[in-house]
Amino acid sequence: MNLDERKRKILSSVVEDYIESAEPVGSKTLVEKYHLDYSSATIRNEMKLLEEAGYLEQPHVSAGRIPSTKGYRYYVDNLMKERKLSMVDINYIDNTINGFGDTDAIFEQIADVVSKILSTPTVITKNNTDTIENIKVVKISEKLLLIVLMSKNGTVKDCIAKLTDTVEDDVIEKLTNILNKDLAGTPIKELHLALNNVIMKDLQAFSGIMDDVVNSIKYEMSKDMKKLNSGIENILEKPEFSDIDKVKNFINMISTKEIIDSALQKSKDNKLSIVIGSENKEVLLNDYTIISLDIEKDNKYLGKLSVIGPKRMNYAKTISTLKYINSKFKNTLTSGKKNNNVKGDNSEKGRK
Amino acid sequence: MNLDERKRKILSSVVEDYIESAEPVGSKTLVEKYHLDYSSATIRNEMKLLEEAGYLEQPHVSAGRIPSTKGYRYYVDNLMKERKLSMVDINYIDNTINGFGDTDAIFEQIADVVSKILSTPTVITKNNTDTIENIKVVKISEKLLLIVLMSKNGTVKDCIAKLTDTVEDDVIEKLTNILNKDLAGTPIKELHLALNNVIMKDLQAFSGIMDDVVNSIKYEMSKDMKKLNSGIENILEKPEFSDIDKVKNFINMISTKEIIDSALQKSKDNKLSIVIGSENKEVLLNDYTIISLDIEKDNKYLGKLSVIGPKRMNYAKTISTLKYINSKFKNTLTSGKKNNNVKGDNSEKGRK
DNA sequence: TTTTAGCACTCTTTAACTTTAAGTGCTAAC
DNA sequence: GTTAGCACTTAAAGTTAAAGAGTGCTAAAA
Repeated sequence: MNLDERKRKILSSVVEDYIESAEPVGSKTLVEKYHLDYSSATIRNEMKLLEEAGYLEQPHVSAGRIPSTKGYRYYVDNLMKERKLSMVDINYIDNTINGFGDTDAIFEQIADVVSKILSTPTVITKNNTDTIENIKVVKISEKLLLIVLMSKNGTVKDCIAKLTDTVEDDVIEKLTNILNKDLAGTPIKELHLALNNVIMKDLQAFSGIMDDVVNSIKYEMSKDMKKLNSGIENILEKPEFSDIDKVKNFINMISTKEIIDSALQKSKDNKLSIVIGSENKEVLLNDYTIISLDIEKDNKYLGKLSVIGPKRMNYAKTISTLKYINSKFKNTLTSGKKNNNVKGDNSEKGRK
Repeated sequence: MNLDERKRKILSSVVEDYIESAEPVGSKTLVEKYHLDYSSATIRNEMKLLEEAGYLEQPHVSAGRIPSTKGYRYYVDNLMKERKLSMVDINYIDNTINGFGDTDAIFEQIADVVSKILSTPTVITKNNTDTIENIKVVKISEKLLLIVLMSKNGTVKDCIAKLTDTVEDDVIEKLTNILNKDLAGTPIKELHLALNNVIMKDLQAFSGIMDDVVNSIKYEMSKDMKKLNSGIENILEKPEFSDIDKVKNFINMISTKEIIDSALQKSKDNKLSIVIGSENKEVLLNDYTIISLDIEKDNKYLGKLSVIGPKRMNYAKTISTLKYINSKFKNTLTSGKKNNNVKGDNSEKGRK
């Protein structure tokens, strides 16, 4: 079905009003609020047609209409106007994402910022093909070593190893060399296994300190896999989560790594992907929309930044936020400079 | 009022039943469930006296009784039996708190473990008199420096500084020396100011890299102040939070640093402090109980581990958990060894 | 003197019913 | 093609009634 101008206008108004109000939209509301130059009866007839064509739904017979998945999809693809981010939001982003820290730290900052601006949970998934590039071992006191692992994509992980014995400088140097020789190029997801091999092969001589060093590294890397989302508390404000059971279900769902992974995998081809409601094969996600953006640097895929929320989300704002973040992120990472007037002590100033 | 044996038994049963069920406890329940060898009428008379004496409360006339703050207090001080932690919990703690990482990392592990075992939010406050002991600067690549700050109490913070220019090894050595000379002994809470002074005084010569280094440090330290609690999602399961507004209020409350600080400050004298309901001067906390434990190492006060939840919390289990953690923590920190059969790769195994 | 059976009383919870309000779909007229 | 008008449906809000839980008191029993 081809939608004529009037139908498009009506659909667009229904979507936008519903995104704003969370209430089914009636014909009278449309006429008054959106200045459609027809009577409510005409609008009703049009809405009926839109419903029959699958763009709108009616929770019950005496309620207004809400957009269907198909309706949202049409809106996103054809009706939605590109939206500029407000200066407030731009300033907030600029002041908060300051470029300090490694790739992971910046990923985390981004997730926090996005979840605050959009009041919605945000998930970051990292590309799991990243590899170890370089390892440094620093002696920071008699029995404490700091082990620094740098990845190809610019992630720096470090961990403290508490030694049971003291250790000489030349031992540390040897250890560093061996670790680098054996581990450089290892995919991070295989590090665990690789570490075991290193022990077997080359590090028998260091048995006194190896357990401490290797276990510390393993632990640090395992910790990393866990914290991948932020902003859960924001959904409490949304009317669709006024029921505590829905909140629990939602939290459980996005804490289940498999569900999130399944949702994010299939959208690898295009940089910005939008999966609305029942477009998602995972049934548990059928009431939600996931918008995600591939993050790249020098044409290398670093990971995916995803926003997950109810279908009734602010698509225009979400998309413009992600796009702005993306441009900024590229800049932050590739230049190696912090990009603007960051003074270093205004990181607390943004919104709360 | 002196409570005779029967009253003590009744009070104790009311408290324990209410902690378990979250429902007001009636006389019949007590007789049947706790095998009191009296009729329900006798129990009713006793409960009336207990209410008049202020140990029990009645939500409304046709409901059972719930403990008052005074009732909980009497229970905690006189009736509660010391409880052994279950083997499941002990194993979980042992496998999760593995001694890897610095003091902060262990603090964080502890907060996570406690909040999981007790299903309640946990707050860690750190002693803010900790001072900088030693600073190392490590060059990890052409334009990347890793700055490591060690505190007197064993906290290790590090941050990446991205430089705008390359830097020579001898410059790094000089920089390290100056930083150590000027900053060693500085209280962490004054670090921000101290860093400004250092720039003014000794580091004019390094102006090319100083902004990067100093700002990175400042940012890292500011980040540290934020994340002090975990386990908020656990309260969703508790019946007192079936109303979403209560959840919101609670989250707001414990996110407000001032409230938590005010609650924790006044209990500095004894190592285990229990503040029940209206004993807390902060009105917003009058429906909650805070149990906290001072954490020490070598007689040095490191910080406070606090559990915050509804008055109706499992006091016995909370206390035994904190005590066990405390003993384990001491062990973990002072020995410099990981304490038991940690294999390093079982950190994911505990409960989810 | 202490304990207990019995019962009237209070208050909450639940269910059933009624009313109100919102918004539709259809018809017939414009 | 558009619109006024109206009967109709349904959810939400309000009302009333009944059921259930637990008490406090009285008077009798131990």
